[in-house]
Amino acid sequence: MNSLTEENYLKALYTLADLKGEANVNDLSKHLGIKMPTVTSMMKKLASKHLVHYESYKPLRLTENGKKEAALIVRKHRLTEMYLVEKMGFGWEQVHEIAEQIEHIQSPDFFEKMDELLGFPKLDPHGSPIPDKNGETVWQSYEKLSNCMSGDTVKIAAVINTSGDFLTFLNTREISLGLQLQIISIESFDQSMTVNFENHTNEMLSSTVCERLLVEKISSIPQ
Amino acid sequence: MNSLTEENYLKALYTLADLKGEANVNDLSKHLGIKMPTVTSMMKKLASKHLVHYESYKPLRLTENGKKEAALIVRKHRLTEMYLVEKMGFGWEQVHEIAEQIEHIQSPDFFEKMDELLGFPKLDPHGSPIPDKNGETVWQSYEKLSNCMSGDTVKIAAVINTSGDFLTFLNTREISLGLQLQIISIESFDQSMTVNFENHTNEMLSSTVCERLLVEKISSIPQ
DNA sequence: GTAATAAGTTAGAGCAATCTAACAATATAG
DNA sequence: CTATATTGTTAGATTGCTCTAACTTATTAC
Repeated sequence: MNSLTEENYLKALYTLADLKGEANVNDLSKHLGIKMPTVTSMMKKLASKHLVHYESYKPLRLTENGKKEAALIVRKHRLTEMYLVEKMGFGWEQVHEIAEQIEHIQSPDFFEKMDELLGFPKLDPHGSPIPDKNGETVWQSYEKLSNCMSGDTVKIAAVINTSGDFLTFLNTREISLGLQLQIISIESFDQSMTVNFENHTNEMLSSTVCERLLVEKISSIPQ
Repeated sequence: MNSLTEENYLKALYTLADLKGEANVNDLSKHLGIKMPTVTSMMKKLASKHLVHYESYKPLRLTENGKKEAALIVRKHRLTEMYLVEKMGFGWEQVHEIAEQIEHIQSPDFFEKMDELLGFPKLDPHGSPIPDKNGETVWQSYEKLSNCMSGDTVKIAAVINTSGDFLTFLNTREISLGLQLQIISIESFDQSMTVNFENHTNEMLSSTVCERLLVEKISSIPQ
C-alpha cells in the first residue's frame, strides 16, 4: 500500500508525463510545491518499490506498475468529480479540490458504486477520460484551440488544467463543453483569437485561454 | 487546523466520554490501538492547543472548544453514513469504514450539500444523533434493551458500537431500527432474553446483544 | 569551448507521530 | 496498611516527509 504522499507523487508524475511527454525532478518539484532534494529522495523510494525508473540526472519515468497505480488514482479523482457534478449538483469549478482529497479514500466499493450510479462514464466533467479499472485510458484525439486555423469551426471537447479560476472565467463567458465556435481571425502578434459563438456574438480569447481549450474540428476552410 | 491524527484523538475522546462519562489514557490507548506514552504526549499537544484539559494522572477532559471540534467530526462521520445508505445504496454494516475516512475531508460545502440532499437528518442509519453545525447534539433518551423488564413492549431505536460484525448479525436476524418486540422472559443466570417480534416468532437474544440495542419503551406490564 | 545558469544530488537537520524500556503514581486485594 | 497490579510518565530511539546549505552535473549563451 502506498502512502497518501506517495500517491500524490505518482499522480503528479502521471499527469506531467501526459502533458509534456516526460517529467524531470524540477517539474515535479514545481508542480507539487516541494523542494528538489525531497523529490529526489522520494524518487529513490518509489524506485525501490518498482514504481519509478530512476537514474541520476535522467528524466523520470513511471514503471508499468507505477503507471497503473497512478491511473487508478486519477480514475478515483475523475469519477469523484463526475459524481460531485452529476449527483450532488456542484459546479465544474468547485469539484477539483474536493476530489483531490477523496481520491485517496481506500474503498474499492465506494468508487464502484459511484461508477455504477453514474452509468460507467468515460469522461469527467472537464472532458478528461476516466481510466478503467485496469488503469487503461482511451485518449480522445482532441486538438488545442490554439493550434487551429482561422475559418475553422470547432466544438469544445475538454479543458486542460482545471483550476477553479480558469473554470470560473469560462462560466462567466458561458463557455462550456459542447459549445461550437468559429475562428474569425488570429492576431499574429499575440496569438489571441476572435471567435464567433453559436449565439452569433463575437469574442476575443487570449492565447492562454486557447492553449487550455481542447476542441474537436467540425469543418475548416481549405487553403 | 488539526491534523488527521489529532482529529482521531479528539473523536475518540468524545465518543469515550459519551460512552462512559470520562476517559483516561489507558482507554484512549486501547481504543486507538496506540501505546500509552504516545497518547500522553498527544494529550500534552492537544492541551497546548486548548482542546483538552490535561493534568498528570487525572482523567482526560475535552475543553468546550475540543468538544465542539470533536462533535463536528462526528457530524461529518454520521452525515456521511447517512448519505452512503440513503443516496448510494450501501448497507448499514458497510458504511462505518468509509465514513471513517471521509470524515476527515476538509470542505464545508461538501458536507452541507450532503445535509441538504438528505433533508437535514437528525439521526444516522444506526440511530445515533447527528450533531448540528455548532456541534450541539440533542440526545434522545433511549434505554438499553438489557435494562428493560419482562413483559415490556419496545421499539428498537438505535444500536451502540456499529461494528460490521454486529450489524451483519442483526441483518441475518432481520432486526432493524423501528422493529417492535415484546420481552417474553429473561434468563436470570446469563441475562439473555427471549423476545417476540412483530411477525410473531420468538427468538433468543444474548445479553451482549441486549447491551448494544437502544430502545424506546412502548408499554410495560405494571408490577 | 569556456563561462554562466539551470538542474540535480548529498549531507545533515527538524518535526510529527510512533515505539520500547525504565521509572513513578495510583488503585486494589488481602 | 502494606504488597501487588494497574495506570501513567519520562527519556530516548525510529520512521516518514520535509527543509537548507553545499556541492556536482548538465545545459545554454556567447
